Amino acid sequence: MNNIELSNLIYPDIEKTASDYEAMYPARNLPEGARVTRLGPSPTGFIHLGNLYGAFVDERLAHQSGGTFYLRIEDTDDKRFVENAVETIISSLEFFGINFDEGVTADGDIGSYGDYTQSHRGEIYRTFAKKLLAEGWAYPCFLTEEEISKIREEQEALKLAPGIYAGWSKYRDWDKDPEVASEVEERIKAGDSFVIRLKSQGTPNLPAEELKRTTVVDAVRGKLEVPENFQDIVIIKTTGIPTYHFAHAIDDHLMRTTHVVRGEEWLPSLPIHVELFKALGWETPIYCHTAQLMKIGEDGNKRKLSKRKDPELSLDYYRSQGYHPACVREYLLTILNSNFEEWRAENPEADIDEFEFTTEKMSSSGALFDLNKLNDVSKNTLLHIPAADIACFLKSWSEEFAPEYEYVFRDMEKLEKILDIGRHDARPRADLVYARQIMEFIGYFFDEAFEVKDELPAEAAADAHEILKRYLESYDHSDDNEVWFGKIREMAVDMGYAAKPKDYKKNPDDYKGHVGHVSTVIRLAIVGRAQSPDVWTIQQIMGEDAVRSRIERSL
RNA sequence: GGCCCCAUGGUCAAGAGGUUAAGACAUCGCCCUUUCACGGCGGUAACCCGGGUUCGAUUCCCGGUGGGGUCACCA
Repeated sequence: MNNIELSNLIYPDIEKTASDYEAMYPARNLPEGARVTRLGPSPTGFIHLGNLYGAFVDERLAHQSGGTFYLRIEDTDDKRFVENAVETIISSLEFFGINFDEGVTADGDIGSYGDYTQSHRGEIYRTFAKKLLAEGWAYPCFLTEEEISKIREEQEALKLAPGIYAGWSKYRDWDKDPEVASEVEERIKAGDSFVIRLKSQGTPNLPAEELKRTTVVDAVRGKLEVPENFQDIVIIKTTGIPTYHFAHAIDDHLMRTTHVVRGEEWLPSLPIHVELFKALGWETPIYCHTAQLMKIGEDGNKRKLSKRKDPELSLDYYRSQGYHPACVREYLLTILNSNFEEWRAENPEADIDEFEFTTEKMSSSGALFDLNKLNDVSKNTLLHIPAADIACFLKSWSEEFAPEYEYVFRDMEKLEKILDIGRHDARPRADLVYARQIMEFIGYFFDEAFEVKDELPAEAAADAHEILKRYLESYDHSDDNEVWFGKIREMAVDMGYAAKPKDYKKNPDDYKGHVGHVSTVIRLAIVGRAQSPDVWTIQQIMGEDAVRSRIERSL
């Protein structure tokens, strides 16, 4: 039995050939320099900030160059499948402005390079496995779990690299031994289960300095001296399904991906991929190994984001907190490209997509997620979003995540005015960060949420009743801001308070306090807290009746 | 443990063979101000260590240390 006979024995009904598929999926007809990228999630449905971070790179690279960004579902591990995961992935990403041109969608595949779900591509993988088999680049392996762990033990005892590779498996060289050859033939015919392994050409266990290396230029990290692989890795599992490595090589080649963006945790398997592409006779795509987003672990050290341990970094967390997608995008870009902040400072009004994203400006060391920074970025980003849009955003957020705030949205016009307070001044206020915080911040406008939270200032506590009484008597809703505050000042002076804080500071013994203390009493009655935007503006939005009833209930 | 990646203030980071080593966030103080926010001014705070190359290294090279990742029929 020779290699070709073996390949026919294993895959008797594979009739297409590699070149049939090459013809089916020709080079893409795209403008010069256009990039083709992809996102290949496994269908667990769970996406965290780190995934979005990577997806953003793919999206920018493709769309900035007039290329294509597609979604491929990598479901070669059936244990990972979660119901509705694909829909969740698509909608989560869409929410944050990541849109695909091609691939799996909620309504089926789009594009002519599919199928885009790996579990539907069995025949393609088998075709190429058959090709490798026929060329002697692969072999069937019948090693059991027990045999493999026994091999590992021996290797460990000899301080050799663990794994299946030259010298450790009789199946690798089945054709050199007639006995093994007939065993293989019989067992295949008998329907025994087996995997297909790559027959690596690498030399095992060379000392570091003798290792053969190939240079791979990574778009993020620059030159990488990749050592030669020598492991006979599994390419087709017992189930007939390919491993990630094999599916990656075939799919990214056949789907004509130009740039493979993935986390740096893939760097150690790069040697495998290099050899696989060589075995298949293809050029590797350009790799972009991004640094992982990190977080501080319980031990105080940085560690990579984990699905299980870090639910607060799940995208849903940010959605439920009510971070605006534009803010998250803005934040991600500040950590993704070191020159983005500078660009933003120079182009405060420009659309984020006008920024020219480059892989070279990506950091190769892992960034720590920084909530402070996200909040700061959010504040400034919201400043550029019209109040009406923010109001709509908040409403749909509330409907999905916080229906208890329903009362906030009964009067959208009023809400817009509330959100717009101080935002159009020469020095605009930056009070709004994320939905939950905003609900808290504007709560005093609504009787449902109003409560007095802060203490009266000590300087004016004794006069509080008197202050409010006189305020109510003199209150004229049509006063402008200046007249209104003039009255307060007048009242303050009349009651023994300094007209200006400075006067009080200079001669504290001459006064009970200053006008600020008096106005704090009023502020407390109206908004329930010592800190808020301009009270006059708040009153104008609340309306006269509400103002009077707030004062009255504090009397 | 083997292999791989990474290393500038608390965080994100710019940077060049010779710089007073940017900037942003956070933090502290002052100013503005009826409070807050905004804004302004200022402060604290960093090139992991050791060799080598060099007139000179934080920058280049080597070694160490530290951190991360990876060693599956998971991706």
